Amino acid sequence: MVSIKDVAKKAQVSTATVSHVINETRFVADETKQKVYLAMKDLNYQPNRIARSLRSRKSNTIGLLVPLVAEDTSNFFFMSIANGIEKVLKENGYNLILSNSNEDEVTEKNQIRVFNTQLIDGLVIAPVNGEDSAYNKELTGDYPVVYIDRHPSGVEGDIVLVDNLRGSYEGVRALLNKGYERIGFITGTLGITTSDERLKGYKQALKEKAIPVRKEFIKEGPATFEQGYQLAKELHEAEVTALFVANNVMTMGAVSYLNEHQVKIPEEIGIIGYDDYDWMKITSPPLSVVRQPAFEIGKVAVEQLLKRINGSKEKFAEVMLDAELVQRGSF
Amino acid sequence: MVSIKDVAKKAQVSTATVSHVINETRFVADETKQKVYLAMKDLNYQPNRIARSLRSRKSNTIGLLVPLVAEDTSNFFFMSIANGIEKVLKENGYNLILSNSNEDEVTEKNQIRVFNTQLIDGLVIAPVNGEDSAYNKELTGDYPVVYIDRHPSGVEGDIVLVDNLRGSYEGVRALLNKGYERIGFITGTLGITTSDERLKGYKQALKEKAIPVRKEFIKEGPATFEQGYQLAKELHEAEVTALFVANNVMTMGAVSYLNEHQVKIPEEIGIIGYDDYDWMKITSPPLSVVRQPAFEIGKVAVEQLLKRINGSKEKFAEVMLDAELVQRGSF
DNA sequence: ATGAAAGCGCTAACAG
DNA sequence: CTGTTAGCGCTTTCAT
Repeated sequence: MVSIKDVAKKAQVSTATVSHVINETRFVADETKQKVYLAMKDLNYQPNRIARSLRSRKSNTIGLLVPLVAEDTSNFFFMSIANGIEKVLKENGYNLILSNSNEDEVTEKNQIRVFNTQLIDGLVIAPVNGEDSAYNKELTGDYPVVYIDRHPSGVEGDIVLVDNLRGSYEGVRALLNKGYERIGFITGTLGITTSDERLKGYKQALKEKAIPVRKEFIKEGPATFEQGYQLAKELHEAEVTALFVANNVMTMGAVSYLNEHQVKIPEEIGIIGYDDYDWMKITSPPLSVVRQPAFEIGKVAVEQLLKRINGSKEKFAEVMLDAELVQRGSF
Repeated sequence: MVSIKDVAKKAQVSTATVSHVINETRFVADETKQKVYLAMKDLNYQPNRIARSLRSRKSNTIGLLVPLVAEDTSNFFFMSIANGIEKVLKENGYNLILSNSNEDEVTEKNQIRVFNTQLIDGLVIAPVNGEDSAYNKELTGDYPVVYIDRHPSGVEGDIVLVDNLRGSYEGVRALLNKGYERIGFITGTLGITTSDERLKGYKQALKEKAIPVRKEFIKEGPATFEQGYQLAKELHEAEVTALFVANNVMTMGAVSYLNEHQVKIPEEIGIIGYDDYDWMKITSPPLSVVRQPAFEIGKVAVEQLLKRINGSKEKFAEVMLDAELVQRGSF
């Protein structure tokens, strides 16, 4: 391994000068610079980022902790976020350490501990769906943190969210405007902020039109394909005329049920799903959905994080991004 | 920041002893150990991995370089791979640095250079689809490398692939066995190994049944939704009775065309796509596909990589994983 | 305009 | 069974 010393020797300058040439951190005469560049090239010198990090206490690396579940379509959402993050990071010369909490609180805690020993300059975390995940305890404050997608109760910090309430509100309102009144609502387990807010949006839209919220039209269960299927069945049997499904996995389950039982969309039942993927275009009819700006979440989150890393002391920001209703032909 | 020195002082031992307690790297008397543990706890000591890496020349971190394209469904494939990698890595106390080449040779080269300064213990790379990406030049050999998914020509190294030839061969054969004979083939740009091999499989299956390969039934283009749509149109007009689509993005485009023009599947045209996602279940009829074991690729690749990191000197291995035909109702 | 040298926190060779 | 100490490769203060 060729080190800064070798370069210094070859260029007949001090290591300090080499370092300053590399980092452009103080004036170096042009002639000297050229000697250094030449030496670096000749020796094929690569600065050692580890040594740099140790000395400067800066790693130019940020961590991302997301809750992926094996083989789950919702991963796509977080991966788009990761994509947005990676892009901004690259533009700024940062690296990304990706880590997975498996939607499990214990794993999440462990991963945070790993990050604590890791010298990351900052962390973006999509918190696990849990009650009292004690972020304040584990996150030791050595690095700034930006939360995304979910708002764990009692946590203070920068946070980037999607306006879930508004998303489902707009969706349900669109159904209402088309004349649907018996609207079923399928959601993943309640008690987590995203689900709760989407339910609120549903209720609010109904209330505005003075349509009573009927408990039997609201179906909750674990966010799985099978549950989506099952709950769509129940709601269909309860003779709803439209369906709003508050997450992508259950959307697929619901559509699967409707297809299998040849319930005509939108003639017999209208439907709006959640999250927009290419394949929504190829169901028949193409599915209308509430689209979340995943890539944008990542982008905004990491921009905020970089601000903090660069010393911003502004008070915590909560950014709320808009969800968007994508109209296709399913209602 | 509390360092090993502080712990040593508090526990009244040397830093060497503390280090050895932490790493269990030489015998330490029980009593001494307890003192050290206590001190660590009291001070809330976290070993500094950067310092450790600098000294031991080992980072316990591996890099992953994948070619993601913004908003592209094929990302899902690589993300499943990343998932598999992350899982094995976590079990072994390793971290993952994720990096994206954007399917672009220049970016890829840059990212490799970043990795070269980074002290990673190993690299998993899904090479960009390119002609002469000079891996041998950039990859300086400081760390082991495992290639996945694609086999860049002229590259020697450990590599984990899916049997593309066999995948499409089995698919096309299944179509032939059902009696289809005018089978169209839609592929992304040829000249990259995955596409070429899948085409070979198609031809081989036809040959075996003594059905002439008709050039006008083979359609090639950039792997986009729109191209899939367009090429499906052309083949439909050429009156093929079945369609084999050799990647997931074009599969969606093709299905989209068929849906829009109300071409009945499988009555008017049979179809097999590539890659298996949940949403294949909710097209009507559910789509039959060739399934690639993405998670498995990641797992196998990183297992091989860890072997190398631990000093294996066996000759380069080429692992070929099986693709699997998933029968649903589309032919 | 440049150099000398200390030291980041840790590991490991050597010594006892 | 444990301690001393050199140094990994770099940045940065102090000096000139």
